[in-house]
Amino acid sequence: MKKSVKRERFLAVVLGLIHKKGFKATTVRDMAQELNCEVSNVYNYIDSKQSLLEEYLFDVQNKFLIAIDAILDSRYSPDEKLRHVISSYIQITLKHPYEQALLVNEWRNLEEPRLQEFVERRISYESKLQHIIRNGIGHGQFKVQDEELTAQTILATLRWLHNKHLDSKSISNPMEIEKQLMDFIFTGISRRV
Amino acid sequence: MKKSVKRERFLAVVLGLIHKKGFKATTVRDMAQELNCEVSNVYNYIDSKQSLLEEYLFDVQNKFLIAIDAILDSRYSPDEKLRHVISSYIQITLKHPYEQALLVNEWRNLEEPRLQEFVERRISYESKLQHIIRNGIGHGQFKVQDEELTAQTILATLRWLHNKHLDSKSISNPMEIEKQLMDFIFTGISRRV
DNA sequence: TTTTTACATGAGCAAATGCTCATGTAAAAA
DNA sequence: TTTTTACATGAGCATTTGCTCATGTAAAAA
Repeated sequence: MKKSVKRERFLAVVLGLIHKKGFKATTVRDMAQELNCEVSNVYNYIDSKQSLLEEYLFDVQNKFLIAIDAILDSRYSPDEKLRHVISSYIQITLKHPYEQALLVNEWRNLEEPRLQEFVERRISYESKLQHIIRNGIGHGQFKVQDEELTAQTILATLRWLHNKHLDSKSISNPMEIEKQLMDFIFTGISRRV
Repeated sequence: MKKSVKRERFLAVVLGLIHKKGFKATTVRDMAQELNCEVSNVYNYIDSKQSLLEEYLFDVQNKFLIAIDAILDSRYSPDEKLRHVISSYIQITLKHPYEQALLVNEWRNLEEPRLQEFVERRISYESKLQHIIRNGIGHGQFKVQDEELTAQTILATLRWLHNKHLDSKSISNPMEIEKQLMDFIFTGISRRV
């Protein structure tokens, strides 16, 4: 749909509502109330509640896919590739925290056939990450054994980040967050003895 | 509410439904259909849809709180305490994957005042974990700086586990999973040089 | 045997929910 | 200036949803 200042404000308000209450629990009447307008006016901004979800979900997902594809195409070592993937993940999350929250929390509310499409694309992303890890193991850079478990664990480590930016008011330094998460993933929490 | 064989089956079916579609999206009619019975019969098993959610959520949350309290009371070192917390987390998750999925995905659907109560108890759990980490830093066992970020990251690392048990059919060895996650959290993925 | 308990049905209500339509106005584009 | 576009209203319709009630039956407890 088209863009404008008012539409931007509308979308910001709605994203906030959905993040707080959940997609299903956020009714069109809730949106109208938050915007101080009538229900019917909401439909000047969206085609349907479902399409709103779809647009956002595939939009953010695309950002992640584009990022990992570019990195996969590069000639960095697996270790460096992984660092770039993590970095891009954090950048996208901190730049679009509400959209990322939507991605993590609300994808189940997609309807077929878009749901299947979404899951396939997510699996595609995960496979690419696993590929990097497998190469890293081959190069002797990573000491892990199970690349699937490792990929899932790394993603889980990153997936909560949007909350940091949203729930707490502590707007921390993105560079500092990136460094700490990178340290955690690569060397853990134990002091070396 | 009372227990029985039939009720056990009922709850299992409903938990599966909610895990697949989400709490809000799972209607009482969905439950009835899955059970091949009439809608009204569902209310022989539950008082209301809300109370079902509440009971499960506080029930699982309690398991986690009881576990961390026992560990906090012990005289293990911070490093060992943290290992026990992680271990207990994994045990509970693998023993009750559906309930854990509910805890992670559906707590937003609680209504006040139970929602606030739930969040307070979760914060209590997180604070206890932070306390262990702070002590570990003091003892020179952990090299991290920010105990809040570290606590959140560790929890995130564990929070996805229920999917491993539910979505994929690969029923892996719990001991092996625990070892790999423990390694990840304490020493990361990089091979030491 | 009687009585209580657990499980089951079907009709149906009140509220909530997503969405449409006909209509109107203020601002921007032509 | 005219016309199109973006934003707004209010009435209201068709479904969906959570839940109740009156009633019934099979099994377990008394």
